[in-house]
Amino acid sequence: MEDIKKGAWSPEEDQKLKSYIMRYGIWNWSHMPKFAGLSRRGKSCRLRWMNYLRPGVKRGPFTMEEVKIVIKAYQELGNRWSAIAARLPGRTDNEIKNFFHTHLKKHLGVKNDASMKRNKRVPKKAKKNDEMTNDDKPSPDHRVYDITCEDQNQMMMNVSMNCFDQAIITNNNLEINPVILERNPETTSVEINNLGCQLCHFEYPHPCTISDFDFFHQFDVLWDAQL
DNA sequence: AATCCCACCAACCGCCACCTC
DNA sequence: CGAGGTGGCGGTTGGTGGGAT
Repeated sequence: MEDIKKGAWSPEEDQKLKSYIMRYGIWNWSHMPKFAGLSRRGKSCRLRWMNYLRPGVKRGPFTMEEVKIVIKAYQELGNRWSAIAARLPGRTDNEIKNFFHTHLKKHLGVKNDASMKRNKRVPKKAKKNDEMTNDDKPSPDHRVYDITCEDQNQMMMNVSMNCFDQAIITNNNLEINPVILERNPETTSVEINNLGCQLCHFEYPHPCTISDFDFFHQFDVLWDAQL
């Protein structure tokens, strides 16, 4: 039985892998570790290279711009992390996935649902519309809420929802874009009413709680709400 | 100071599409 | 066409560090 090492990579292992790939390139992940002098599985080497050692990999906190791109891409693509990563040069699918699960998931109404089916990879041959299964279609299990921006200048919104009476969001120095709450662009609309108020209609996949909206806290959000 | 709790994230696992023979 | 191998992907786990008690 081969002694395969697991767990965190040492600087020596990193150096071995990096030097080997720089010199010989990537030819076969499953055979490469032996030639590179590593007691690792090929998959482990690939992951380490793709996520950390590969030139151009970007580290550090996500910028607000990157966050917006992730949210928008998630709304369009779902949990296709590699496709989302393609929109963020330097960021890896694993990093985006981790960031999403730790920072964004609850704000976008994504539940930890054991019944949630694994999101199958999209074959290179695109699906036709009439080939869509029920799994591809929007879930009927959602709630509909309306957000009304009462005063665009003061960036104050009156959020009326069936899970609490009223919430007031204030923002003094940054733009608030209610579209950021969009769950599904096809079911979301933004319009200006006859009083000049901005109306954002969106669909959320489950009954909301205050915590679903604390994403706004980074905009100095004040809540005045009754749960 | 010690312990507990929780968020974060690197890395592993298993599934599946694609490729080659 | 089917079987087997490989690589890519998403879900999940487990170690770690920092804050709370």
